[in-house]
Amino acid sequence: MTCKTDFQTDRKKEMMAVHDAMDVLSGKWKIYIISSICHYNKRRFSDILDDVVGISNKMLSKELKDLEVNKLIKRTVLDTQPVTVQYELTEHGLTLKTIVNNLTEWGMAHRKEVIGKK
Amino acid sequence: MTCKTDFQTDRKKEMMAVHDAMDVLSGKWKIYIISSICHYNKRRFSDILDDVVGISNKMLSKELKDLEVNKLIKRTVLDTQPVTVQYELTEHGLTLKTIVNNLTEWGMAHRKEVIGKK
DNA sequence: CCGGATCCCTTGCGATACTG
DNA sequence: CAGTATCGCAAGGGATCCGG
Repeated sequence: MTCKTDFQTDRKKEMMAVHDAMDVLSGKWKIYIISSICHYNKRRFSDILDDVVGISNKMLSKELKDLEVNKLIKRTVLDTQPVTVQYELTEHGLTLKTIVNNLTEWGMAHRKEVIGKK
Repeated sequence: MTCKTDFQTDRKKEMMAVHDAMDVLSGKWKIYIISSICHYNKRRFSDILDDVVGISNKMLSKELKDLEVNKLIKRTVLDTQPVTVQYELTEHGLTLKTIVNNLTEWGMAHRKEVIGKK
């Protein structure tokens, strides 16, 4: 196996990894939902609906399911009347905190650097 | 001004920052393009076209323009025959390296944690 | 309260062909 | 080589209503 092949194999793996990450975070709402839950630790459906300004219940429902499938959040049905549902980040989901923080910082820098000067 | 108001103002700013960041990175191709240029330091249009498997020249052209408007890359027309164009990250664009690296790492962890077990 | 089902519209993106 | 122009589709997402 040549050096070049190794090199390109590595790049391919990197690309796949980035793709996996973006897959989880893409869409119009995912990050805001994560951010909301992350910030409050535990959060109910209707509360997230309030936090994430503009999202519809349909989308929230769908995105939450996505995140659950990816084992980033845990869904707990509370036995109240009427039913309430709590969402919280899993241990794996908590690792996203770094990413979100980085994005936040970078976004602020970017605003200073570029957007502010428009 | 109450404590609660400050608190929510801060969250709003955070949300805006994340949004700014995602705005730059969103879309099907941006990250791969950045990754390609970043990796090779300087890269020509047709080379990026090869790196980013599956992208069409139309999309590449459009995304590059986006990135240029956001001052993340610098476009240089070389006086050759026929014309070639080189792209490279600006200083500001280079700050994305951290983000991309984090995403890559996280993606690999995520694959181990979740995708691999599907 | 939670969230699924339906309808509809907008946007992103692909394919292809064309120009300097 | 480095783009631009046009067409068209399919996915993403909004509004609303319904059911457990």
